Amino acid sequence: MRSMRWSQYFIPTSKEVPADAAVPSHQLMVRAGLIRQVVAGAYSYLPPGYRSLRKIEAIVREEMNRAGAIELHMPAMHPIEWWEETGRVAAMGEVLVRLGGGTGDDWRSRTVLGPTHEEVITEHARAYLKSYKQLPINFYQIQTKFRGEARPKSGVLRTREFLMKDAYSFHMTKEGPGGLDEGYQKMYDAYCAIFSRCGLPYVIVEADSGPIGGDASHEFMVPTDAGEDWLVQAEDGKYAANLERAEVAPLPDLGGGRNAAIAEVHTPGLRTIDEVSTFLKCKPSDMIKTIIYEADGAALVALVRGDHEVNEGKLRRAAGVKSLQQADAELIRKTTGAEVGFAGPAGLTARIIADQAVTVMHDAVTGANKTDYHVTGVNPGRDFKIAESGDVRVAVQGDRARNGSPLAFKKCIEVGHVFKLGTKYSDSMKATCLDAEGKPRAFIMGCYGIGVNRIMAAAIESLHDEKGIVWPTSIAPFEVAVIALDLRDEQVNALATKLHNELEAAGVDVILDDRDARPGFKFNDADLVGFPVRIVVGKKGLAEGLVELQIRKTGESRKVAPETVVGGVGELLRDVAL
RNA sequence: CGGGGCGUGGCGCAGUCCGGUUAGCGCGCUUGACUGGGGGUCAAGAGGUCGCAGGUUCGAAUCCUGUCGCCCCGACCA
Repeated sequence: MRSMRWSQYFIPTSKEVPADAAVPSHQLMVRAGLIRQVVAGAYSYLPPGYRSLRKIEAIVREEMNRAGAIELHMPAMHPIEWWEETGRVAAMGEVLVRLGGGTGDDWRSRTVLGPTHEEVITEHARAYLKSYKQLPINFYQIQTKFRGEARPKSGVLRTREFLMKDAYSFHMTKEGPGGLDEGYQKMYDAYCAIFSRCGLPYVIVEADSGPIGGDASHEFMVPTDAGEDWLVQAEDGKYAANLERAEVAPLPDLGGGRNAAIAEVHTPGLRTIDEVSTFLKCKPSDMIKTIIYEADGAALVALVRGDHEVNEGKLRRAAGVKSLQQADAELIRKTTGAEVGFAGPAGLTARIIADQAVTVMHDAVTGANKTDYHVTGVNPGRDFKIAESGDVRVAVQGDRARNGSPLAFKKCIEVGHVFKLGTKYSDSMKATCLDAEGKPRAFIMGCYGIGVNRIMAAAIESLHDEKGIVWPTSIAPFEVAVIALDLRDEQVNALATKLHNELEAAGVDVILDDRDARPGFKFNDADLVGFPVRIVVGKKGLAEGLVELQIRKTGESRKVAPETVVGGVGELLRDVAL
């Protein structure tokens, strides 16, 4: 075993904060010498960064294997034909990276770089899985993905090229032994084990499974300001969801209002909630926002309070429609009889779904369905009928969960996603196998993703301090740094080397800082790179026959006899582990 | 894709408005001396097609036109 000496290794630390890095994980990963950007959205992992990445991979692999998943490896290059089969060439648009550049009919033009691997794995299932006796089965890989993200950002948190652990399970049934539900639960449990072992403070939320998705989906989120998603959590800890999904308790009817008579007001050119509420000197929450959608080809009217936003996912589910998009100007004119900006619920013949919060409003202001006019004194039930109502808005600060517990909002980053796909891909790719009756049936599938690079960045985001990275031991580039303070001192040098060698022999992942630099420089570097345990061998300590042992996370430090170091470190690593 | 900002040695920046010697400064790097428990000191060095391409001019990092790249906000995101 070759000893690991800093002077002969490569950890290009830097005192300077990179100008292009806005979030802590990005700044620290660059400063600690873990990564270097190559182009927007693609990074090299330098030696210490790659060590960490490999450790994360190893944990993922172990837990996936333990859960019964089988590892394989698929290429990044896919034939576009398979993507055409599932209709995702159009669905993914620019996100799908194509080689292109040829005549349009050559191999380059027919090759894409995989952003995910449902198509490839489903083709393989179609080719090989012919009997229900081969099921259930779960294939996974850790592989590079390519996505033409419009805007890569936040260092390694959002990139165009990244490492993903993706798993795909195949089942004959949804329920029962060997069914999708069971396979899904196994992955769910494996994910908990993976993120726990990686030391991440994660939260599991219900996610919106999207317009064509299956019926269940959970996301594994790590709270951090650098995140792009919103996590909504009940204070009692009993409910957590993605903002896209978060359900809210009905608002109470506070009464109030004078049951004023409905009155038309001239509001020339005033279309937005802001414009109208300012002009009429009312609050946005006194207004009813009337939004016209085109749902499965017909007009659908959604009503929300002026200070609320429609949640299109909730609306789609409430309406029971497949497609939902904001109506164009022509459909709006046809539906309301007015220009865009003056819609109101009264007198409309189209289907109307009101948010619950609208049902408890009094003397509201809304559009008159007449260009340049609004109406005041509108009372739901009296002035327009509410045939359908429900929770169709985006949760906001101040809302409560259905059980009444107040909701808190936190930014977070998604590190994992488990998804019940159903037969979406097996249907479109005609992937079937024979059931016990000898009848061909489409595979019922699940898919399960983990962003490997994101685990590293999310850990740094959520655990760093002002001095640098604070690694969870399990994914630190090195577990222990032995720092020799004065190399010209033979005793110091000899003892530091001895401790390093003994630790290494004991199976500890250790690096010896043997650089000829001043103590402060080496301490600061150690804090920046974030080794969980630091052992300092110096003349002063040695005079008392002691070395210093310090824990990065707590800063706690103790002086110990050199003979006790190996045993002591072993214990510490177990303690610090999570 | 809309809005904003920035491209000058490995890193962080000044110089650009108002064109004019060999393009500066700090960090880092090399060599030497000193120093040695929280990012040392001194001395001597190496390192730059000023993103790229055209143009204006006696003369361009600086002015004009175009173009590419990177970052931030927004839109988008299986």
